[in-house]
Parts: sequence; C-alpha cells; structure tokens
Amino acid sequence: MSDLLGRLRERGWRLTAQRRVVAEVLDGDHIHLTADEVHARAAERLPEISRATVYNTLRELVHRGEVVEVSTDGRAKRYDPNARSPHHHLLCARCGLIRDVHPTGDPLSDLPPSQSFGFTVSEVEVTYRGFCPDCAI
Amino acid sequence: MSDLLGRLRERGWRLTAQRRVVAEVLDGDHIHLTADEVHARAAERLPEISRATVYNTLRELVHRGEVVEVSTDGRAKRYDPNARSPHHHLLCARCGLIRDVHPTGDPLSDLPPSQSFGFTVSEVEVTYRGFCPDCAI
DNA sequence: ACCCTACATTGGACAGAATCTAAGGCAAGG
DNA sequence: CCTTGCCTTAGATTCTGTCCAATGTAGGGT
Repeated sequence: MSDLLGRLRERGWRLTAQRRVVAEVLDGDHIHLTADEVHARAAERLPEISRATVYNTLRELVHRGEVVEVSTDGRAKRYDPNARSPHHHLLCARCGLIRDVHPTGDPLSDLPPSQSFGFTVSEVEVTYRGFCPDCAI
Repeated sequence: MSDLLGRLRERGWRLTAQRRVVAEVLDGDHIHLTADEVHARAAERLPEISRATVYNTLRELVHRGEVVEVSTDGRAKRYDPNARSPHHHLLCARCGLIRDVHPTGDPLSDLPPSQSFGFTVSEVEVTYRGFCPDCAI
C-alpha cells in the first residue's frame, strides 16, 4: 500500500482531493476501519467530503484489489489496506480487535474436488476467533 | 439438532408456540436461511408471528450454541442449524447460496504459536468464495 | 494558458437488516 | 387456578449502504 496513489494514477484513476484523503486515511494506521470511521477521519481533513464518496471510493479500491473488505460480525464491513500480502485474520470475540496473521499451508488445498460441488472457488477467507491478550484475563 | 426442543426445555427455556415453530423451520430443511426467510416460513404455520420474535429467537439459539450465524458480505445473516458437526462454508458471491463442506486437514494447525500473538483461539471459520454452478455460466 | 467533457462529488432520499420500546399475553411453578 | 415474570407484538428507530439528479472539476486537447 506504499505508493498507492502512484499505482492508481498509472491505471488512469482520476485523482481528486477526496480520493487522496481516503487513501491517506487507509494508509495511515494499519487498523481495519469501518466505512463510517474512514469517513469520520477523512472529514477531519476535508470537512465537506460526503459519505457517498467514501463508500464509492472504498468500493473502487476493493474492486481494484488495493483494499480487502472484511465482514466480521454482520455489522459494518471493515477495510483492510494490507491487500498486497495474502493473509488471514485473528478476531477478538469480545472487543472486535482484528490482527493480520500469515499462517502456513494453503487452505485451498484443503478443499478436495469432491467437496467443491461444482463451485468455481476463487478465494478463501480464514478467521480465527478467540480472545486477545487483554480480553482473555 | 434432533431433539432441540427437549434440550432447550431442560435448560429452562420457556417453550412457546412461536419458538417451537422457529425451531421446527430450522430443523426442517438443512438450508441456510436468512432471518426473514425463517420468518416467512414460520408465518405459514403461525401467521401472526412477528419479525422481532423470530430475530429474538434466532439470537437466543445462536447464544446457546444450537445454531451458527453466518455473516456473508453485508447481506442478511444466515442461520445454520448444523451446529453440532464442525464444517466450513462454500459461498456463492453472486446469489448468496451457502453450502456446507467438510474439508480435509485442520486449519487450526496452520496457525503456528509464533503467529497467535497471545490470542487464545477457540474456533476457526473458513469460507470459500466463488460462483455456484448456476451463477458461474 | 484556457476550455471541454467525461467523470467525480454532493446531500438527501431511499432501502434492507436488525434492534428497541411499551403495552398486553401467557407458560410454568406454586 | 393464580401469580409472576418472561415473551410477543407492532411499529418506530437505528444502522449500513446505495441511488439519484444536479453540480463541480481533473486532465487532456488546442
């Protein structure tokens, strides 16, 4: 996610102040923010930015593979700027904290053809649920 | 999920006509229904049942571990009555269909201690995304 | 440097999912 | 069969996310 803006411009992405701010918010902390959290942080720098724009921009970034959408608990989707290196998630069931992990092995190989029921599988998402050190007590 | 009602009564669950119908709907087909689909099917037998009651009952069942909540991308959550045998899910990205799969291998073993960051991991959720035979075209 | 035009943004309305509320209903134990 | 406290109801409300027509603007062409 380092030179996101440069990569996007090369691919003919129209660079606007709003998009720049959204990209910078995502690039800032490597936290997994919800769309409204992204909007709130973007609005600190660009107060007139609208929610629709943030949603549109996030959808664009997901579509271009620069950001991964993570839906944890059926509540708001969260956006993971660390899309370059494939990874999975460690989720705290109490406080909602998400951490990236890089497990060994390939989960796709754990799905034998006899179990794919004619699906054309393109991605696998693995979520480890438990308690983070602070919540385990 | 066979003697669900008996198990619940033993644990002091107040048995009402509405709850009985919801449990029976879930027990019927082993499909993964959304809350509103459960409500629609329950209403066929008990027309005056309210949406809130279905939601409440499903939440109760999830909380008691009798049903698993599957949250797909921002769509409605689906409820999986097959909570007794551990399994994973095949999800169609277009129509939302969910199928149970029983992959080989243990995903938990793919998470080395060096990657668990102090979390006490209790469960793993694996979702294979792709297109079902009807949507692949 | 300026103008065009296609594309982006806005903000409010809208839609779907789920939860909350207050009033009334009823299961289960005594 | 009475009481108590949990359950149910209908509708309002919250929360996410999308859509729309009107307006603004980035960046290429001249």
